[in-house]
Amino acid sequence: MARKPADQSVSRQDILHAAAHVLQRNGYEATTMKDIAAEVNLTAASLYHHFDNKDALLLAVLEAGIEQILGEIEPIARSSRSSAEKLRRMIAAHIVSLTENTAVGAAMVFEIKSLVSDKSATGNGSKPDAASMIERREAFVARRDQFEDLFRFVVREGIERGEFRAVDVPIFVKTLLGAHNWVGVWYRPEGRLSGPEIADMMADTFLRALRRSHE
Amino acid sequence: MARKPADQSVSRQDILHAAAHVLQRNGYEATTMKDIAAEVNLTAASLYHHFDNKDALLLAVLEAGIEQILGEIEPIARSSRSSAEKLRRMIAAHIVSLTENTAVGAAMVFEIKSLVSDKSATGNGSKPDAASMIERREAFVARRDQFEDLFRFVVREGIERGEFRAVDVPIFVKTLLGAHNWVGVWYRPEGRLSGPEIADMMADTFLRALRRSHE
DNA sequence: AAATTAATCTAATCATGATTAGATTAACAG
DNA sequence: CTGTTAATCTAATCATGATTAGATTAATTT
Repeated sequence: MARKPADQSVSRQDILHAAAHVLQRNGYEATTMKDIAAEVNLTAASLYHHFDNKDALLLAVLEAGIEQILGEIEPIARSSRSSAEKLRRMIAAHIVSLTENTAVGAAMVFEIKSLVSDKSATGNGSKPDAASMIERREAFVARRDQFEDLFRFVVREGIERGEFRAVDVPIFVKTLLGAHNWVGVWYRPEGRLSGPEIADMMADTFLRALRRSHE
Repeated sequence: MARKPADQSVSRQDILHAAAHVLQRNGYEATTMKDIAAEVNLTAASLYHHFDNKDALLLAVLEAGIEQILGEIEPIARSSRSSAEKLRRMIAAHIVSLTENTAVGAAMVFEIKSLVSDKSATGNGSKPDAASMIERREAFVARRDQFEDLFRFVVREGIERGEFRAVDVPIFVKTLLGAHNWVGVWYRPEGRLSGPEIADMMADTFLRALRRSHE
């Protein structure tokens, strides 16, 4: 314990935020330690004082992102409202998060591929934390799955309750989340519509798609 | 002109297909010339006999992808069917392309960012074809926009004709395309559903979302 | 004020991946 | 056959970006 964040001295959080921005802007592979460092006025080398390596840093961003959204979505999914109301709120929460928590959201989605794939493939007995890093990745993927499950749960529940028409739940949810994720790609704060407005429209679209035929 | 594709000798097309696969699997930045070369049993150096450089090669993949899909979608959009029928067919064509033409489709979507962004930014007076490469990128982006426009056109037309309820067209189309693009990420040939089946379901979802209130 | 630790920096070092240079081999033209 | 060009290869070369090593500076503690 030393030094007080008087004015200088970058915090772990500052770095995570910076990294999230760069990540959303450039994507996983194209994000360099230097880019991140620049956003907080540090040199790339200095980042290693805060994080073990690039993967650990970027994974931390994704973890923060997932946790943040799960924290918003889960309570809604478990609440006692109608399935329709829950779904509408979950959609709104996700989209608004995606547009506000810029970093977090966008990063979360598109970079999973880079993370999950190869690396430390077959014979890797080198680095000490290699194992923990693998565990963290798996944990992240698991959380990501949980997130998707919450939507599946609510849609399925709505069908069982007779609130929604019968749809192929997995596909419907993929459709829904694909649309959401894409928002992170095209959304611009200066754009014509605000996050909540976009969220409303998208919720309308999907809730109408779930309406029982008659009406 | 020399040598006949007796059995050996890789064609430009072979390379494009290979590149498309790798591209879809790893993403733009993570795709290496070596990866691509390996898929066609060549060395990375050999690829330069067929393409000027990595960007030119990958851009060629994206170009082929856009042209292929535009070629399918455009005739449908211009046909004289009902807007609903046109939209249904366009959705199906896009999704099936995305699942079959693997490479093409998936690549097309997620890698635009990597292509459009930075590079050859400010002062670049070096390479001879630097200019043409920039033009090609812009042309690609323009084609990508045309693609989106076709969907906007049909949705707008359907609203004007009274076939669809009034929706915010740009947002609705982003929603639609986001859902489509995402298919390229999760679809697996060995999966539970075929491309056409998925396409049907997604078309249902979006066409229902466009239904006029009463019915 | 001295010792200790945090937070940074600059200057290497390393690894990877793109691109180039210089053969080599084989099908083709004449 | 003999010269020419296509298609490849192997062995550099270069550039970039991650990571490490060795100071340096500034709070913190005692």
